[in-house]
Amino acid sequence: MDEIDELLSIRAAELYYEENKTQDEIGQALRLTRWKVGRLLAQAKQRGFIRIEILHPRARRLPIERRLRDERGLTDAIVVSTAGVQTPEELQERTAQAAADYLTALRPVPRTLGVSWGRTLFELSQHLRNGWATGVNVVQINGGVSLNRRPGTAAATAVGIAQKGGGSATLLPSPAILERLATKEAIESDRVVAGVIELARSADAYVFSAGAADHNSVHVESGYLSVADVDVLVQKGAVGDVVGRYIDSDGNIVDPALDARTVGLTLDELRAAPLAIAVIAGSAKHPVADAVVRSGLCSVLVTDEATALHLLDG
Amino acid sequence: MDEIDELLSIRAAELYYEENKTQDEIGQALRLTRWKVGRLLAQAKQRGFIRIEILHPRARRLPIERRLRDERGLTDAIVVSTAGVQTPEELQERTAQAAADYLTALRPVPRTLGVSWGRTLFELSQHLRNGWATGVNVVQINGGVSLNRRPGTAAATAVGIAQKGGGSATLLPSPAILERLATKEAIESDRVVAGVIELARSADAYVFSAGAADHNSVHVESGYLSVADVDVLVQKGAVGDVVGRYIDSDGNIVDPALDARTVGLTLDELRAAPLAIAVIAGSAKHPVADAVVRSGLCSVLVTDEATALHLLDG
DNA sequence: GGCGATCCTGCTCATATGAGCAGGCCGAGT
DNA sequence: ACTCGGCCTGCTCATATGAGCAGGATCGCC
Repeated sequence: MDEIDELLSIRAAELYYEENKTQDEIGQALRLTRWKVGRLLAQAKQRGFIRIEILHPRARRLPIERRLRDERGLTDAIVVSTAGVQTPEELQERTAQAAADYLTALRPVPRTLGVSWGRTLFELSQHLRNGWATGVNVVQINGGVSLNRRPGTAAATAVGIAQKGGGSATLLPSPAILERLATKEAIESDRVVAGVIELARSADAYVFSAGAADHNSVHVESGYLSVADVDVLVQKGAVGDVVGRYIDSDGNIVDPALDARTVGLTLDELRAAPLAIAVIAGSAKHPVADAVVRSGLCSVLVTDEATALHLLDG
Repeated sequence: MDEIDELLSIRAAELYYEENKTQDEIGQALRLTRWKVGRLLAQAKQRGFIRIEILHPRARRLPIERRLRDERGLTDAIVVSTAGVQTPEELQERTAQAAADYLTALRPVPRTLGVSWGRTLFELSQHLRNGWATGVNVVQINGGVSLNRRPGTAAATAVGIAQKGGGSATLLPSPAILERLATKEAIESDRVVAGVIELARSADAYVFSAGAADHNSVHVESGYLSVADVDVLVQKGAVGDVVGRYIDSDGNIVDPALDARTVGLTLDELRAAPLAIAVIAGSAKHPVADAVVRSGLCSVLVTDEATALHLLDG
């Protein structure tokens, strides 16, 4: 295409998309046949001169979703648009909303749903509608009785999801990470705890998020880890955590000793699950999102456009 | 439109614009009739959920041009898109290019073209193609033999426009602003200068820019005014200058004494011209652009999208 | 609870658009 | 200069889309 055609295609695009003229009218205005106009418009599109964006908090990016499925082997992918997003909070909200929508539309409806906890999952629970399901039983898949003051973590998340889904929640009455291995083993051998974990293993589907390995981590906020602990994990290659277990960029456990003191489903159990839905948003989580997807921790990913593009191209 | 329809319209838009499905296919996917899909898409457009942008340095914004013509009484308006613009220089370049295009396409071709000088006009001269016209005579409409070192001001602009248009340039051999009124009157009574000004008055069309009233002004750079002079002008209400004459936001001369020492066409002569093309770009020039348009200094305006929107809504 | 007004739905029909094809033009290679 | 191949043009035809309309649901109002 020479420059004259390029310019003509821009003029044609202006008249077509901004002035709502027909290709025939444009042809008359530019002294071209309508077929030529059609071809110019097709070329303008094909060369990327025309950008069409859907501006809406609920807008998704289907082509990117398809690429994630095809190129990353995911069963399903939900990618929310970042168009018009101003703050990271808005991004997380959109993603949580999309995850809530996904759960609501999920068929067959899971009878038992395993959930982790954290800011993203709490947001998800908030965005579910009452009656999103009828009779879903929710079970926590990792420990985390709330050491912190903030409302909404751990218990509130699972209970919220269950109540709105017309079912009940089974909480895992254990800290996320214990200080001594013996204590962890003792807790896990407790009949109630063992029963909850057994139930968690039998869930039809799992929903979880991932945390970045930084000082804002919920584990730091909740007091399970110190800032120094996180620094050490990062030093060892940690990019973030999934259900409380810190992984490196290949999805391997970074600190086996720490991992042994962490209560809940193991990552391999998650990998073996038929339906594991990861909900991950925000640029801080790009590395951990990458690790989650690469190492097959999830079969379904709900994320934002920027994160998705990072997984595909970055 | 209730929320359910809003969501459906977004889903439909995703399938239509991103997946290139037909409305019929979308209807099957969403269990709607194709007419409903068409209506949802129309509503999505109408409510502004769909944004179509033309990404190209030469792209124009025709709807804004129309509003400028209709709401501001301009004979014509050229508005370049700011989509994808990174720097103010890029904005000026796009605008100058558009002005060059406008001149090239102008019919009837002006036999005598009056031009001012400045950074924008120089850029315009650079963007004209050789042979943009055949035999256009260019005449300077305001003084400005170059006191400064930078190439491209004053003479080079007029000569460039003339040469590329297959004609010759008539320069106005005078400073822009003289220190004493008597000197200015003496210069204007010089036969050559008087002849040039007479020729300028008879031009078929004028092309000029406007300068912001700030320390980056070409008049400061060229040494005609000091930084302090500009401060005083601003104090008196100056928003910028047109052909060296400083005006307030109503388009009135700010300092009659200074104006009397300024050589070249008067603003009223410009206002009376059948074709006065103003080329103004950049956020720094929003106030002066407003003054130019409000006070009828130009019949045609070439500008950028942000400036145009400022004129219309700001 | 009955009644009318309003909005919405699904249609018919006219129009706009894209696919595909035959002919002609232009440039490259002999 | 001639021929061949590829590209571009302008067409026919099938399809997708939008306008306009009649019937029916829904809502508010009495």
